[in-house]
Amino acid sequence: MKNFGPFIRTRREALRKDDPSYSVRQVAKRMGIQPSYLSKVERGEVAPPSEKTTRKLAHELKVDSDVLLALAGKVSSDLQDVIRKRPALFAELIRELKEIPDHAVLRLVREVRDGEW
Amino acid sequence: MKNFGPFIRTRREALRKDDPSYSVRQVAKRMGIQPSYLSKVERGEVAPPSEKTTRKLAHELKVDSDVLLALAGKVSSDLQDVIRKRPALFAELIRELKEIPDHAVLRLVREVRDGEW
DNA sequence: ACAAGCGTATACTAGTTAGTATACACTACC
DNA sequence: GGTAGTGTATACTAACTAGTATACGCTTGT
Repeated sequence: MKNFGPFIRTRREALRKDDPSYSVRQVAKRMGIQPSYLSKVERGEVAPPSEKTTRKLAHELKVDSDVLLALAGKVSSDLQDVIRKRPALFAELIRELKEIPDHAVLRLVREVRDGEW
Repeated sequence: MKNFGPFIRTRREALRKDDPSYSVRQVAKRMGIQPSYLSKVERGEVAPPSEKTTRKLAHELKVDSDVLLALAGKVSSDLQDVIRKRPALFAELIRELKEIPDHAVLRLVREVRDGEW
């Protein structure tokens, strides 16, 4: 995605208002990557990082990793694993749900969770 | 996946019993790839092909492309698109369904399809 | 004046992906 | 005994991924 960089920059700067340890350098250090790389990522000068690095970033910035991965144009590999185990079944379900509004999908989620299966 | 190669080899040979045009060379030609490459793929000497090529192969061998992509260790990009548009929602749903038996998931599919939403 | 910290410009790269191109050896046909 | 078709061995590669390493210029507190 193209919004990935701006999103994390904004988020990091928001956190920084209350905590000066959210500088590019210090976040990068905690993540174990180069500050120059994080800088480039934030400015969209390079593509979003790998799933692993994106996950670290999500943790650092306290955002949902599925959401951040989505912004990075990826889908969490553990979700992919679930789908790959029953491809026809999940492909059908997901395509069926493509246009279904959020609240209806959520109803399904609850139905499954509370369900008597 | 490691079964990808053997699977397509077996499938191609099955088709070939009724139709001699399912040789490595001819299938590769119809797909627009090198026969030597298809041969290597079938023997698992190289990793499964790209999504695009896997899709052509699925079409050629008349198998479900979602299933073949799964064997190739991939998830169709159009499904990924659906998930990426509502990552939190779909992540939750899919994790919830991880252990749910097929028939129960299928019931959901039908519920959605016939549903009064 | 200078060290500490900041963001970033620049240069480089090991490893992977997804193949191509060509040539070789074998079998079957007529 | 050539030729048509088969599968495969071998050699190569352009583009991409996911970064590292270093150095530069700016600001701020002491």
